[in-house]
Amino acid sequence: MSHCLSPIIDPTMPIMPDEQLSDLQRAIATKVVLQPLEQLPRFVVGVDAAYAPDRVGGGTVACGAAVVIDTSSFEVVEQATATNHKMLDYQPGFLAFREAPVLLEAIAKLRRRPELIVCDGQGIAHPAKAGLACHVGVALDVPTIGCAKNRLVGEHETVDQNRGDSQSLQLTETDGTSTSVGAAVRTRDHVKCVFVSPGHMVDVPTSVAHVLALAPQFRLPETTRAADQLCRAALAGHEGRSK
DNA sequence: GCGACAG
DNA sequence: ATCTTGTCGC
Repeated sequence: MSHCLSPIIDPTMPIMPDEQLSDLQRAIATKVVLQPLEQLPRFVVGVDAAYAPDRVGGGTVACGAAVVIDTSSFEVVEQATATNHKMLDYQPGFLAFREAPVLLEAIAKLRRRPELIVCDGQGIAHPAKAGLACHVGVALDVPTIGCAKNRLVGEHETVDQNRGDSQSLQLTETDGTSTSVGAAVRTRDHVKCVFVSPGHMVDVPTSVAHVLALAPQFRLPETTRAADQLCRAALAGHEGRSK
């Protein structure tokens, strides 16, 4: 019954040591493909998750949402949700193991096959270059972009205050060399930047361009906003009961 | 020992 | 992420 659709990790599996999880992330990073995605697809998927205490089990309930946005109108044309109860605790650098399973389940319920997925978190702007967006992209072999509200790793120069301004996120490797893993992007004048990085089958420049196109009015992409709204509503619907 | 630290 | 009211501003 509770089969997990995630080829990455089963949320019900026994606790795995951080070292082993890091190995998995390095393996995923190996599969990430960085290449331009010149055209923004007409339909873009947004995913996000919300959490709440589980009144019955005493643990935590996670609700994941996947929405399909028509970029010609920014309307939601399709949506799906999924929930699970046993997930790992949040640890910086390991978000994907907690969040990806329920997101993949929600995505699997969509009728259409995603052409591009925008995730609420990092892509390769990650200690092992395998953030949430990479996990999702590699698992489905679909282009993904990570658009996070906060920085995890990497440094950047001061970003000018107008929409469209950006600075590359530079990550210093263990060998001392520096690599661009993403960008701090201003999607609204005088408003805090978002942190954009490729998840899979996109590159930094096209990721930035697409996030800007998807966030014409607010700080966050419409995909993220719609998914956030949906998973919160769905979570509320799952409250007061369990199983 | 003291910070930093996606959601 | 989640806990939480009012409040300043367009």
